[in-house]
Amino acid sequence: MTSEPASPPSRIDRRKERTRNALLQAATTFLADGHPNVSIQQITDAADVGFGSFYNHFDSKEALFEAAVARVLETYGTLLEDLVAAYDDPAEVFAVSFRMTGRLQRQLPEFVRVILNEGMRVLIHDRGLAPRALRDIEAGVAAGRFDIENLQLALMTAGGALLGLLQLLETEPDADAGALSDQMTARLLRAFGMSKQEAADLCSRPLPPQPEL
Amino acid sequence: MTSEPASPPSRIDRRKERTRNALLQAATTFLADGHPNVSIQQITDAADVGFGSFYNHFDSKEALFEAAVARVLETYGTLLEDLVAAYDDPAEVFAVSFRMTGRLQRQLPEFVRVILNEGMRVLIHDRGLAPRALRDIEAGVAAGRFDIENLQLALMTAGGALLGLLQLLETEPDADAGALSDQMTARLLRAFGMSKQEAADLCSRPLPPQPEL
DNA sequence: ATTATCTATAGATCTATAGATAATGC
DNA sequence: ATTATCTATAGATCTATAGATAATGC
Repeated sequence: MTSEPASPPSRIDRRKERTRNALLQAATTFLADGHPNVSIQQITDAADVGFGSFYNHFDSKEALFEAAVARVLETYGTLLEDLVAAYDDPAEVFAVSFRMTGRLQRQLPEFVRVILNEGMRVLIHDRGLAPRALRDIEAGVAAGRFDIENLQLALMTAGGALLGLLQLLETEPDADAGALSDQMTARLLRAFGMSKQEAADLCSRPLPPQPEL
Repeated sequence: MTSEPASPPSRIDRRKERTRNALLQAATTFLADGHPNVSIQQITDAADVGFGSFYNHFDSKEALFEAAVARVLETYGTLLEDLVAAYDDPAEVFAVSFRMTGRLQRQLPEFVRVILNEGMRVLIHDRGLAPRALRDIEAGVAAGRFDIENLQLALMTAGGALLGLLQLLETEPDADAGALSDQMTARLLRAFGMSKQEAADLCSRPLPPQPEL
């Protein structure tokens, strides 16, 4: 699948990468702030990059924004994946993912704002959160931990509620992100058929440490 | 609060209203299709209205789009409000609102697409769905029907899941909207502390007829 | 010598307004 | 006579590209 025999990136490759990253970062900031209508000129200014360089990296503003969203989703998704890699019980994988997603909002508020501006589309995006969440729910059903008849519906329930949690945390910067995340996770586990007690137990287990960024 | 002693709308007033509505309708269609970047020219063309007339009604494209979203939210909100006016039990008001919102997607798919493109913002918008949902949940708690510690969190759970349901129905045009709406409603009632049996009962009660549009 | 970046600009597009036209009121 | 609508356009803005410059490779 990889294109070339992977000669180590040259200085010139690294410079190219820096420019590309500066453009992606500028686009991410504009997306997070809800300004997807800025001109290419404003983007290159914010990235401190010559205007013409833009076209060395992207065909259009839309292509840049799409890449920026994909990068955010992929980053968030793999971060979560690493956090839960060590857990065995699928229900706990689901619970830890959910509890940590809310907590990560405090570490990556800009990424979360991009996700919120992307809205419901993230739930049908083939990168990032949706496919991983679907896989986790599926495993929970297979292990007999969740009582679910329609996987897609369960995904939309959990995913929609998760976005709601992120919106709440964004709106209330002083709220206790951990407590709110745990409360909502427990509610969802009950929606998926667990008892109040069982859900509360699962949501008071120790969590992995916050990841380094 | 009303501005004038309300002389009956003249023919000229009605013409003005028609133009304004044509602009709002065109904007709604573009918003539903996910094209908020069209030019004013394209909007007036779609509305079959002279370009200059735009400025008789709105100061900018943003003002038009804002008004279009507000109209969609207000329409959807009052429609639901009328549907549940006759119910006494707050839990049933919540359940019927939720079950009918999903069903309404099949009647008003364009409005729902506007809502989906608006994304999480509808949950913090002071018109439309959010304040009514909050009021219904509050009443359910006051009546001892819901076991909820944080109203805002419950609103975000229900509202987020509702948007997820609408997204699923939009993505799957052939799915059974009624069945999916009822299933998700039952899950949320369980998340709010009801037993599986109690939730299922509440979600199999008769519904009001689909509203005329 | 090669390649990415930068500057400058032509041409397209878009907004806001001025002035003409058409519809309504009296 | 009044008022909303329409047409036409000036000026601003934006995109895409051409050509010059700077950085790196050999």
